[in-house]
Amino acid sequence: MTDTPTRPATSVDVARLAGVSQATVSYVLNDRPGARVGEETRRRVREAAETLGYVPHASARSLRTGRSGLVLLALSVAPTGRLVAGILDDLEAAFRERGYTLVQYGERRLRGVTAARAWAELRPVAVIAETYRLTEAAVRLLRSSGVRAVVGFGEGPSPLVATSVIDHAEIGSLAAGHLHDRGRRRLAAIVPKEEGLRKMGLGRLRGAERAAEARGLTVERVDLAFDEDEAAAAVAAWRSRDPGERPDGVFAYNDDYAMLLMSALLDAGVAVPGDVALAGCDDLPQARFTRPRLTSVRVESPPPDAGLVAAVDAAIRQERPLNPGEVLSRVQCALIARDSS
Amino acid sequence: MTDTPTRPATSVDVARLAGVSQATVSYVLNDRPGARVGEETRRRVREAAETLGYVPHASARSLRTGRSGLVLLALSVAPTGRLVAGILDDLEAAFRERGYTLVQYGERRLRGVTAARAWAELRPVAVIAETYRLTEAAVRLLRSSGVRAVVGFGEGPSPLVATSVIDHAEIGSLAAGHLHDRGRRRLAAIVPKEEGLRKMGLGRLRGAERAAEARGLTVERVDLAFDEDEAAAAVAAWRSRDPGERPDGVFAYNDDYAMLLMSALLDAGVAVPGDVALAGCDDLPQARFTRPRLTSVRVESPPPDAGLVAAVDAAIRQERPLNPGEVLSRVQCALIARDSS
DNA sequence: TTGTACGCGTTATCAG
DNA sequence: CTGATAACGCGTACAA
Repeated sequence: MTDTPTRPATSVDVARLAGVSQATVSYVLNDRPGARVGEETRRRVREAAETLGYVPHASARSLRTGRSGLVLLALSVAPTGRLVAGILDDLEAAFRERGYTLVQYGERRLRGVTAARAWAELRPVAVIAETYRLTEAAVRLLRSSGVRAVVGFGEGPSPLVATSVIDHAEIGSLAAGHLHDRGRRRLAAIVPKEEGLRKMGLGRLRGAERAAEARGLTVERVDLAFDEDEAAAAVAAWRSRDPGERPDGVFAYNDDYAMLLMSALLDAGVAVPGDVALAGCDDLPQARFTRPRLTSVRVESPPPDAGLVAAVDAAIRQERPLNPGEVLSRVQCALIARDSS
Repeated sequence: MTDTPTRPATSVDVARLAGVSQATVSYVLNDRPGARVGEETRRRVREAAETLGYVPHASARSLRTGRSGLVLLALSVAPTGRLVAGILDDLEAAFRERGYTLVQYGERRLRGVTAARAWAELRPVAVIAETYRLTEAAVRLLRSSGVRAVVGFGEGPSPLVATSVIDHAEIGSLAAGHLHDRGRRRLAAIVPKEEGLRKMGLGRLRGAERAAEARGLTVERVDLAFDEDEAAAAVAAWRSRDPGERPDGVFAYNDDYAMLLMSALLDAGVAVPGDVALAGCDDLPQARFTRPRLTSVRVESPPPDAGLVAAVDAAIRQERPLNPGEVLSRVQCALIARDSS
């Protein structure tokens, strides 16, 4: 009864116990169609693997085959929130079905090439990362380290990589169009001051502007931090204007900002939607708990995000390369009208 | 000018370009203290690595050294929400500082041993997973595949593994104590009907009961799904009782449920906090946007979660084993009193 | 039908 | 101070 700290079992151990060669173990466990192995032998191998608790060594396999089977998802979950969290499960299942292993790699603190280097060390077959992180140098590094598919996520099309796009402009456009439909004529759109959100805010603003322009209106840009005092100040600033100059329809970037703004408006005695109609984005569960209930643009990915996964898979097996600039999948938007507008 | 699809550069390539042996490259790039290499040679090696875009191959290294440096975090982000998202960054930075690579592995759909097998294939040095997933079989499999540190996360201490604990009882206790301090005597606690939340809900209920008992009170258990109609029904049920039998202080499990309940109460004309005081948990940003503002128990991990990381590190380098049952770190709770109580 | 031998990229040992 | 060489665990062509 040796009490060695039981080194993990290798395929050689399995072979020894089953009384066959290591190659046979490999044939049986991956059941290669080419190799014909006796039924009895297979059973013995399987049994031996079972009793030893054998688990193949992913590193060794990837070193031998030259493919890690790793799909690296490098998204910062926190800010993106709900949307990404929901997508994750589906994405994981879809990749797993095709034999890949989806792994998430935060590293929000590493920038640019440094992050890319960290990713590249794992030799993933694919990297899916927020588009803004995929600088030219980063993409070059990934490509040269053997990554077969580099996909941007979140922002608009990029000239560097294929992307899965959230069309922020459409979100803004949907919201602005809705506010106009509800009879609002003096529109405003919040742009968050927070770095990392601002870019998306500008995209949404641009969409709102386009929709407004098509209807002969303009959109007032309001930069706002996620802070109660700032919100109160913004509301006070509006109230100090002539009534005819105050916005009467506000797209608040997202539901969080919309709720912030709604509380500031109600505190100041501004009626919602009477004086100001409000629309957010994300369709948070909490959006239904405000009074009035919050109108919101719901953003959701196409079911198992099949387009993306299939395209990545094809690129990995080098059937069809991913073209820079290509849009692999587009997140869907829909306006959920409630009482705040 | 060959146009080969540039195979990733290996350390041999670097050696060739620098005109040294491959071993020297290894010495220089990892600067091993033992080996003395000339300054000029080091420079040449570094330069060669740079121009080739050399990135070490993690699989090869881990195969050779027997250590992957991978710390696997197997948490389902979505349900745990905000708390975990915040912790993640700190955890990642802390592990990185010590030379590990934190990687997140969702796989929420795989159960028990199947999930453990998938994790084990990557030969991580440590696995941090929700405690309920770490069954005896799973832990055995992980241990036998060489994982040096297995840590449970989220629920109370486990007899199988060391854990990082969120003390749900304390959360309930804090909330109930606070409600009592505010003069409430007929307490109730929400227990979510959702599978996966219920267990935590029961833990929080138990804590509330303990605190109540110490003050000569009891706590009414209210099972509730996250649904507006159910909330309205619960409120209606309360209102149909004698006034002296209605709860006047409710701990609503978390802020989401508290907001749900608050909207149902206000819809029914029940004053908050006049008739019913309300407390949630998580201190969501949105908790400050309700009127009245929501009292909440804030839950946060000790700064960079130093205890956990240090203990895991020590276990990995086999300095101090992790004892089953041991509590490595305990999430901190604090009550944030606002207007709803 | 099964076993042998080799190589993937790294690191560590040991001889020069 | 530097350069061969072996070994890590696995997959597969080829020999038996």
